[in-house]
Amino acid sequence: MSSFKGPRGTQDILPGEVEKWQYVESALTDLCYRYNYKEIRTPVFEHTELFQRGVGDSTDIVQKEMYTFTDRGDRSLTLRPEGTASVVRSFVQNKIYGSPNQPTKLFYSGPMFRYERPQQGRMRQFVQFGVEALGSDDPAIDAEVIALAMNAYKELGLSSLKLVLNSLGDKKSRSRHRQALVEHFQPYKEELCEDCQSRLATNPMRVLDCKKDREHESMHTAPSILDYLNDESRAYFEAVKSILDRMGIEYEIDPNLVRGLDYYNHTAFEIMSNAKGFGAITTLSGGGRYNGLVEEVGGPATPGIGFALSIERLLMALEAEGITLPIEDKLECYVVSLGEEAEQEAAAIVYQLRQAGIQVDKDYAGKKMKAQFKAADRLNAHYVLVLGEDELTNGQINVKNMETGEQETIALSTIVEHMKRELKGDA
RNA sequence: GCGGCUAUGGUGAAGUGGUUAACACACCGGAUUGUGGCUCCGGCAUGCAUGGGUUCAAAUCCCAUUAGUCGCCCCA
Repeated sequence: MSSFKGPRGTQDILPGEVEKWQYVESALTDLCYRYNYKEIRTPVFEHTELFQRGVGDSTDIVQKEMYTFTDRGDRSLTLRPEGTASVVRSFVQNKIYGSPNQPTKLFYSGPMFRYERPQQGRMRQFVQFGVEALGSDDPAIDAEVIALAMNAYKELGLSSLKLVLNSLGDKKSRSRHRQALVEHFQPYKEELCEDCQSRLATNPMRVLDCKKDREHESMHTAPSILDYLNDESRAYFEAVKSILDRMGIEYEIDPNLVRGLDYYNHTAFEIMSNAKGFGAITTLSGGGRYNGLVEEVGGPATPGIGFALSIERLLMALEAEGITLPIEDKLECYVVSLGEEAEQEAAAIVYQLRQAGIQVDKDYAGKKMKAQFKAADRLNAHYVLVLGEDELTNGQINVKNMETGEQETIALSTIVEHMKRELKGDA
């Protein structure tokens, strides 16, 4: 009989670790409300077609990374590999575009699923936190989304960050550029590495940031997307940059920045960590504009922009920078009892204290008094209440402050009020 | 999906063919019949990821599988 292991690429987040998640998630939620984004919750699975149409049929995600299954009603469903498609679907289905408050500013957080070879910072089930702003093509909203993303990391204390920015232009600029790249590299095809040869057919822009062929002469003369932007796209990109400048947010332009999902156009960005120990994975989050996606999903022409970050990688980045989150692990009160009679009474006292809003625990392992104190110590208990046969007979209970070691005897009937008073000033 | 490395208790980690698998931390018990953080003593591996194989003999060698990790691919 062999025991079970969780499926490959999944992880359990245990007590001790989960507090970090809670802290980060709540910090991100607060931040979103500050930027006036509201939470939306969508299902973890959708019709497969939504992702094929939204994310793009030719992308790696759709081609080889989706958890797709047929349900008992013979529908093809897929565990969501990303969040934007679902949010856009919901935006259309619930006709949120008809709401008087536009643009629609939403955030979400939850597990995503991608069938990939697991690695540190790359799980098959991972948690993405993301933001979407639908219904505005004001460059200021692009800047807002980017600002929110940077703000999230800075707020948690990260400093080794790099914001990389690019414009992919509109669909026409993009396809003209693609065409130019293929024509440019075709004559050198045989001299490029194997990967690049296949990239030339699937995603020619990727050839530009190949590590092996970086020094090849054709790289220096390759056409840049920025030269293929039409006037409108160029002006838009300039406006986004100008707003970021005014905000004092530093960025780096990388004309080779490509995003792996088909729906992106115009503004594209990634935030990376420069911290040491990050190995191959340096991207903390990514996002961009996706004008046209809403139509693709069956809604009215609506521009949109968003980004998503991985909580796993955020936590990794915090660790890499040696940042410890202010998480306190404490117990307000622990009740020690001696003897059967006292233990029963202790159980009742614990219940009363809890009803009064006090955090309390007791022993359930039949431990000796010394061991109960040890447990209380380990749990970081501020107060220990001691109830033995003597106290029980006298209608009293001892209250010990574990930090000062001081102890006083209190009437059993007033213990709840006494503890409420004791703990009131506690930070 | 491809390639490299790894896999011993709750944790870290010795052992690299030969009878009972070091050591440390943690945990449990005792010294101390009702009071924690120190000290001392004692206890603590369904037997070395799983399944095969080689051998008189395997945690130690071989193969497969599974998992982790690193790189590629790609991405959050």
